[in-house]
Amino acid sequence: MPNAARLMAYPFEDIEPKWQEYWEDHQTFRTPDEPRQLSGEEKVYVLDMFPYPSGSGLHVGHPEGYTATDIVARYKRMQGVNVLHPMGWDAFGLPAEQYAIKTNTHPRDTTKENIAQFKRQLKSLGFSYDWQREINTTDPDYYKWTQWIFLQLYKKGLAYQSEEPVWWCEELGTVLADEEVIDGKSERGGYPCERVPMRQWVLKITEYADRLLEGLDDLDWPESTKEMQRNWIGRSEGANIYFDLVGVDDSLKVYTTRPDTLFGGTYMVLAPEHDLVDEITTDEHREAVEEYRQEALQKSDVERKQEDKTGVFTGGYAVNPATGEEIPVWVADYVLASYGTGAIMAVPAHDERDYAFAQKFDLPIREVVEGGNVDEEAYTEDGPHVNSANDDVDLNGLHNEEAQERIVEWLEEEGKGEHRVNYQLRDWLFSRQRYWGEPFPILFTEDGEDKPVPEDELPVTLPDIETFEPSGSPEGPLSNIEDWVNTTDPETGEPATRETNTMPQWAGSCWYYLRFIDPDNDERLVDPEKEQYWMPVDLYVGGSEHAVLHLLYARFWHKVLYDAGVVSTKEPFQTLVHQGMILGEKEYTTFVDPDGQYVSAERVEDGVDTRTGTEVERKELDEDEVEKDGDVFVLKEQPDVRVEARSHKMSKSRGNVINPDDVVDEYGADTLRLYEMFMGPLEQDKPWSTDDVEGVHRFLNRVWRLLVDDDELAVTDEEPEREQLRELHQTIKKVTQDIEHLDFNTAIAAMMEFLNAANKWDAVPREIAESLVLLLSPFAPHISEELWERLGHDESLAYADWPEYEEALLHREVVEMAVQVNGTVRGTIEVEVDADEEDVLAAAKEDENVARHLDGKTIQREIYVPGQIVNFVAN
RNA sequence: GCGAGAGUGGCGGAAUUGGUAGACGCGCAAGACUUAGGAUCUUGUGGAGGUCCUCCUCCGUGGGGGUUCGAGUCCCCCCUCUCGCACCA
Repeated sequence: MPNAARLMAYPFEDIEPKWQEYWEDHQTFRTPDEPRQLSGEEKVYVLDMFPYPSGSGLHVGHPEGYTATDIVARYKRMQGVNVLHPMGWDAFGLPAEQYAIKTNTHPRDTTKENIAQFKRQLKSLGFSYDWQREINTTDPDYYKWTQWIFLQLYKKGLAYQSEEPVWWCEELGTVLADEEVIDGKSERGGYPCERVPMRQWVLKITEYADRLLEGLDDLDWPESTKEMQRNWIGRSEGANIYFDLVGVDDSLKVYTTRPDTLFGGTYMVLAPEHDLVDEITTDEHREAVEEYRQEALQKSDVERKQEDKTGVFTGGYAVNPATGEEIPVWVADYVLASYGTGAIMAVPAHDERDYAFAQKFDLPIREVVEGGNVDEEAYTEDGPHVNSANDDVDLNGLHNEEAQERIVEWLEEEGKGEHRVNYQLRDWLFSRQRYWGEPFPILFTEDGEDKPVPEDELPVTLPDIETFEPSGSPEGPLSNIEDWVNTTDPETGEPATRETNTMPQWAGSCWYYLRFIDPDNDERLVDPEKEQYWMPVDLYVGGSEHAVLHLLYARFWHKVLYDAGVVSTKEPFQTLVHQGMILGEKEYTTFVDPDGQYVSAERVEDGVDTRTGTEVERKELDEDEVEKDGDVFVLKEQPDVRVEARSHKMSKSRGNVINPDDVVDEYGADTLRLYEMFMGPLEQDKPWSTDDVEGVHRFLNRVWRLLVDDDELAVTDEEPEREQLRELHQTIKKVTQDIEHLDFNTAIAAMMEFLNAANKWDAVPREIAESLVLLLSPFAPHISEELWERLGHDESLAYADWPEYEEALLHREVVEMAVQVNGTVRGTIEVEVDADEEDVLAAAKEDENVARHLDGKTIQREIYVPGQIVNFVAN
C-alpha cells in the first residue's frame, strides 16, 4: 500500500532503473585494460570479497562492504585515477551439492539461477562494477587456471598425497578439513564426524610458514587479523631432545620450548597414538596401556581437553641425558600426537600441565628455576637456574634465555638434541570427496603411479551426471562415473584412471583477484604487463570470518606464484578492512515463568531461571513498555524486573532478517546505500533501525527539494556569497578527507549539515548545487546523476572532476572562542580571526560572566590558544 | 586462562596535536500548514536546580585514583561486554 511518505518522495523508482540502464548502455564503468595506454597513470584496485551465490539471495550485510568499496571506486574515478572494481562468483560449494542431492537438480543449474539472482540484486544497488570482467569459479575457462596452479604446486613438490586420518562425515558423504569440524561435528549442518584414514592431497603450506609470518609486518591490515594469522601459524622456538630408552634399542624424540629445564625432567609422556608405545610398554603393563589407548582414541576432542588429566604408566624408562637418571615413561592424552613429536619430557616444577599430572600420579617435582614456590604451583617465569649441572654442563645461576642457549649447545655437541623451530600450522588438506568442485589434473597409471595431466590438456572438466546420490563410501561421487574415471594417458596412450577427489572451495578464491585483471586470457593466467600495472589490490574489503583461512591460503598461493614468476608482488592485498556485522533491530526481551510471573533478566541463563531451575519463556516487548533505570532497562510496570535489551544476529529462526530488495522497493537503492554507510563506522557491528532508514531517506528528499521545485530546477545563476562558499568548501574538505579514511558516516553527517545550512538560503547558486551533487554522487549515485542531468549536463558525472576545496575560503573572519576561568567555561567571545593576543584577552575579561567570576580574584596565569580557548587561572 | 577490541543522552553515533562533550540522524515535545497527518516545515531536547529562565549554577563520557591551567582523549588500578584462541610442551 503506498503510504503518504512514498507519494511525497522524489521519484526514485523512475530514476534508479533509468541510470542503471544508462550505465550499462554506455559501459560507463568499463575499465580500460591496454597496459601501454595505462602505464604511468595512477591506478587503484578496489576489491570486494566475492560472494558465494547462495539460494537465499543477497543479505543486507553484503551491500555494506560493497557500498564502501563503490564509494571509493567512484571517488577515485572522479579524481582521474584508473580504477579496477570487479565482481564475480565463488560458486563451487557444498550447499549447491546438498541441494542437488535433495532435489536431483544439477548444481550447475542452481548455481546459474542463484548467480542471476545475485547479479540482479547487485545491479539494482547501482554498484559501479566493470561487469565485463565478471568471473565464475565454476566456469571451465576459469578453473582451467585453478588446475594449472595446482600443477605448479605439484611440480614444485608442494602437493603430495598422504594416507592420514581425516574427518569423514557420513551425513555429508565427504571428508572435511580440521577447520571445518568443530567439536567432532561438521561446521555446516552439525553432523557427527569420525576419524578415518584415507589417501588425501595435501599442500605444503608449512614450507611457507616463515614467509607467511614475516609478510604480515608490512601489510596495512587490522592488527587483530594479523595476530590471528600469527597465532594460526604458531611459530615457536625450542629444541628436539633425544632420550635413550632403557632396554629398548631406540630413543625417544621430544620437542620442548624449555630445554633449559631439562634437569627438572622427571618423567616422560607419550601421546596414545605414538609409534613407540608398544615397544616401550612392558608385558606387565600392556593390558592397562592397551585399554587406555582404546579409550583415548574414542574420546572426542572436547573430552580430551577436560581439565582432569588421565594417563597410565607403561612400565618403561628413559634416560634423562642431563642427569643420567632413569625416569618413567607414561602415556597420557594431554599430549597431542599432532604437535611436535607427540612426546614430551615432563618438567612438573615449571609447567602447569605437567604439574597437575605429577600431583595426580604422585610423580617427583624438582625445582630447577628459582622464583616461585613449587610446593604450591608450577613456576613458569624467568629466574636463576638451580640443580642444573652435571660434569659437562652447568646452568646454575643462568637465566632462562642464556640457559637455553647453553644447554642446546651442549646437546648438539653430544648429539643428544638440536635447536628446532616448530609451527602449529599444519599442511593444508586439499581434497574433498565431492562432485561440485574442481577436478584434480592428475592421472594414475596402471601401476598406481600418479602423474600430471599435460598443461595443454587442461581443463579437466567435470563430467555430466544424472543422479546425485552420495556414493555411500568415502570415495567421492566421481568414482562412480566409469566413463570419466577410465581414460588414457595422453603421453603414452596407456590406460589410466583419473583422480576422483575434487578441490575444496578455497581453491577458486585463492587467486580470483588475479583473473579479474585479465579475465579472458586463454594463453595464460594473467598477462604480466597488466599484472604489474594493477597489482597489488589496494583496498580489499570483506568479513572478518575470513581472517585466517581464505586470507592465509590466498597469501600462500600468491607467494608460490611469486616464486614461479607469475606475479610481481610478494603480497596480494595491501590494505584490508573488515566490515562489521549488521545485526537485527534492537529487541527488548523479558522472561516469564510457567506461573506467568516475570523473571528478571539477570537471573536467566540459557532459558532457565537460575534460582528455581525452571524453564522460562521469552517475551518480546515494545520499546514503550520499558524504561531505563541506571545502567539497565526495566519493565515500566514492574521496575524490579530487568529486561534484556540487545540486538541479535539476523537469522531466519529469529525472524529479524531484513531483505535488501524490500528496502530498495520502499525507499530506493540510494537510501539503502546511504543508510548502511550512515549507521556507524564501517568496521563496527551495528544494529539495523528502520526508523533511521527513513531519516536517511528524508535527507535525500530534502536534497531533491532543495534543487527541484515542482519538477523544475530551482537554482539561481547568481554568484555565491562568501559565507555560502565557506559552508561549501568546509563540506568539500570534510567529505574528501572522510572518504580517504573510510569514515563514511561522518562524511554523510557533513553533507547533512551543509543541507541544513543551504535550506535557509533564499536560493541555491548553481555552482554550489553542482558541487553538492558531485560530493553526494559516490554515496547516492542515482539521484546525483539525475540532478546532474537536470543541472544541464548531458554526460554522466562518473568522470566529472571531484570538487576541490580552497583553503582561503574555509576561514571565517570572526571566530567564536570559549573563555574559561580555572578551567570552566564562563563565556564566549567573538574575535577577529587575526586579532592580537592582547586584544583577545582584553575582550575576554570584558565578558560579563567572565568578569563576574574574576571579581575579587587575582589572575595568576593567562592561557591563550589562538582560535581555540582562553583560560584565566585565578584565585 | 591467554590475546585483541570496546564502554559517551531514551537509541545509532560525533568530538584535530589534550582546548566550549553530545556534531549528524532517530526518538520525543511544542507550534505552523492542513478535511486529516504516521507527510512537510519551524523550534526545543544530557540530568538536576535557580525570585535575573533569550540568563546562571551544579553534576555528567563504566568505577576509583593521578598528571595538567585544562582530560572522553594521557598514566595507574578495577569492573563489564564483544570477538578470537584455548592442554601447542
